[in-house]
Amino acid sequence: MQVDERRQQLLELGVDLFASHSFAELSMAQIAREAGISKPLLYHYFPSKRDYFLATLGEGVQQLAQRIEPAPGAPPLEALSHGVGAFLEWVDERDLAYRKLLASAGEVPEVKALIDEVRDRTSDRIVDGLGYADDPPPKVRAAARAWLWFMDGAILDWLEHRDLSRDELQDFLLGALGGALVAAGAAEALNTSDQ
Amino acid sequence: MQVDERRQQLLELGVDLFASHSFAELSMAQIAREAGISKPLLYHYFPSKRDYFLATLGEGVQQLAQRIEPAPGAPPLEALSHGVGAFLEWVDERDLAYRKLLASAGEVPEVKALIDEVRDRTSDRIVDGLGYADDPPPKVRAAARAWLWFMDGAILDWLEHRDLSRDELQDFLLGALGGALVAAGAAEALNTSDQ
DNA sequence: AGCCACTGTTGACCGACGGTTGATAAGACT
DNA sequence: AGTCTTATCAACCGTCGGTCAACAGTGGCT
Repeated sequence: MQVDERRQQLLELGVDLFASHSFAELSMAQIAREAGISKPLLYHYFPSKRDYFLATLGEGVQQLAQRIEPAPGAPPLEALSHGVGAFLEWVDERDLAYRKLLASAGEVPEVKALIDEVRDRTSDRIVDGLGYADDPPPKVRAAARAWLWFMDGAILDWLEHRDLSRDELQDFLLGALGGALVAAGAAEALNTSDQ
Repeated sequence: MQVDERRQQLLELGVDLFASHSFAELSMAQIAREAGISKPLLYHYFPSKRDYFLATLGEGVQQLAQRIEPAPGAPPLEALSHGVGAFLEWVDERDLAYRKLLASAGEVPEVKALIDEVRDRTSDRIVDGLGYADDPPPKVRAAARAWLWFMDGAILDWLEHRDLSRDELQDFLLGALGGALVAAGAAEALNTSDQ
């Protein structure tokens, strides 16, 4: 079998397997058996188990990072709203993959790094959008940062119950951010930066 | 050496080791070497690595559960405020241990179960305190649930920067909960249940 | 004294894991 | 025909969590 073909087959198999089993639950020997090949051949295509796992995530995650990127020059609130919307859309489509992603953050350092990076970039963007170029007040920084956790919590709750529409959830999330910023004493910045 | 003595020594060693190394980073052989005993003897005192790990957590975690328990009959807002305060105090004392605990949730199912249980109980208590006996509106349930995530995020940010006093953080957290509940449309319940 | 039962202790082992090595067979190019 | 590349694998390595069979010391019983 040709390289690209084989690699593609292994990736698709991995997407399936990791969608229903956690990282630790699957051994490379099992995966190879499932693919009908030997373990060294699997290692011939992917240098390590983590690399293989990340490759199976890779496509979807890259797509996510791209989708939540705001249009350049968009006003802050609009950019944020767009990002949240795109994020919810992505999660809505992938559900199980999203939960697996969050769960695997503890066992695969690269996943944790990836999530941390997205959180960092997004919270920086929020703080910047409020007009604090650098050195935001500690509470504002904490509010932006913690709200991203809030979002993950709310999304997990949503996936579990599915009793809100996506639009309702989006409005609720943005409202909660507003509430957190008010609690952080950034109400003025909110008003002046909204358009 | 006597049983209780040896067991106690191993527990104390475990508390130290797991405070600075994650669950996966430590092998039972290493731990035994550190304790100056053989691996089978370690297994003589603890039936498995997870049991050993949980035993080292046990003390601290039990203490936490006890501390955040509100006084029976206390008004909801006061009970919550007390719980948050006690929680922050506990985290403040343990810092690194708290972070290791959150990180180990991904690798040790029991830890995840433990955290989930605390979150469930606390969010239920919040919802009850607002006067929704059962069947709260989805947004209110989501707000309570997600706010607990918010709290973990804010605490991690706090531990990283340490540029807020514990009281400021506590007020900020409670304020953010209020903001989230407003965003959830529970403003009325807030006013009527506050005393 | 001799014996037994118990208990704290361990060297040596097991199966499974992630990962590597050395060799084989089949094309493709010269 | 001969050489080089490449897809492929049996057999191996070190380490892991966990187990087994046996040893040595101690206290009570006869």
